[in-house]
Amino acid sequence: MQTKQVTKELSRSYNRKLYSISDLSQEFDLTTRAIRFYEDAGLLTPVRQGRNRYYTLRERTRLKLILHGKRLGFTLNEIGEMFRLYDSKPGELAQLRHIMDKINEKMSLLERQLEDIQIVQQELQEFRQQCQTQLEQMGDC
Amino acid sequence: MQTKQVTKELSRSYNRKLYSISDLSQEFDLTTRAIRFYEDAGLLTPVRQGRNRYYTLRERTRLKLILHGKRLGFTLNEIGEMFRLYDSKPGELAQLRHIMDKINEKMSLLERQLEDIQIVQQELQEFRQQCQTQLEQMGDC
DNA sequence: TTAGGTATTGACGTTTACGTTAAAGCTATT
DNA sequence: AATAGCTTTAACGTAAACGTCAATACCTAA
Repeated sequence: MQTKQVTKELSRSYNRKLYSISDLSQEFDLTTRAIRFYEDAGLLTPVRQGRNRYYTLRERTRLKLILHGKRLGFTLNEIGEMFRLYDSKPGELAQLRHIMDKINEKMSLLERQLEDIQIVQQELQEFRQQCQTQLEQMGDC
Repeated sequence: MQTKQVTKELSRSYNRKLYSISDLSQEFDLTTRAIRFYEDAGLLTPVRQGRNRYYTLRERTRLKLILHGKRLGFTLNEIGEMFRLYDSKPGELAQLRHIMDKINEKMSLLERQLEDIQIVQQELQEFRQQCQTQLEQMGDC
């Protein structure tokens, strides 16, 4: 009861919503182990209530982005790099330029992935077409 | 010299062009170890001239597809699955249906990756925009 | 014929991204 | 008070995709 009170307080001070680790694991179909691992990798920074972790909306959003990145084949390190870009205060002009460079770099990577997708899609479509005509011919028998 | 002769013969019987393992490793910026590893995984089947491997145009094409697949985050097993689809003789109707199902499955995967790319691209573009305005403001100082 | 360059076959090492117990602490309920 | 259910830390295990020797073979140019 004591704990629940404090958690409520916490929740109030963090923009109303807090998620437990199992909330997130269920919502995104991950193990809690994976989520803690992302924390070890520096990708998530949950609030602590005693020993327990609580995740804000911001952390939830980050988790979503992690999953998007993973499906694109980015490593956790690369995803972390993007986050660090996002978090970095562009205080100095030089740093700002550097950040822009990095972003453009990531963007070209994505462009290349788009090309890759189109190539593989085309391969598959051609083959599917072959299968289709095969099917139709067999229908004649 | 003897060997070179035989290799020439080989080359003639395989559609004119044969590549050595280092040819391919240089062209695609891979180690020879990697290429051999793809063979162990069943993704490449080079011709043997004695102990040496020689790659036909078909193998080269497969290597290209492997790299496209890898950049999309597919595992070598998944890539192998696609190849096996491609190679399978759709002799029976049931099998043909199964192949079509698999293809459609891969296609939906690619669609989801397209969505992921768009989402991450949008994130990056927003952030780049922020950087841009920052830069312009600093230009005023 | 001998040194140099390239290829091959093991075999063990490494990194990434978790999985899998294990031991222990809250907390609610019976 | 004891059980069940969720959480934590810690530590070892594992599969994928190669890297990195080491030993050996082959061929070529000097």
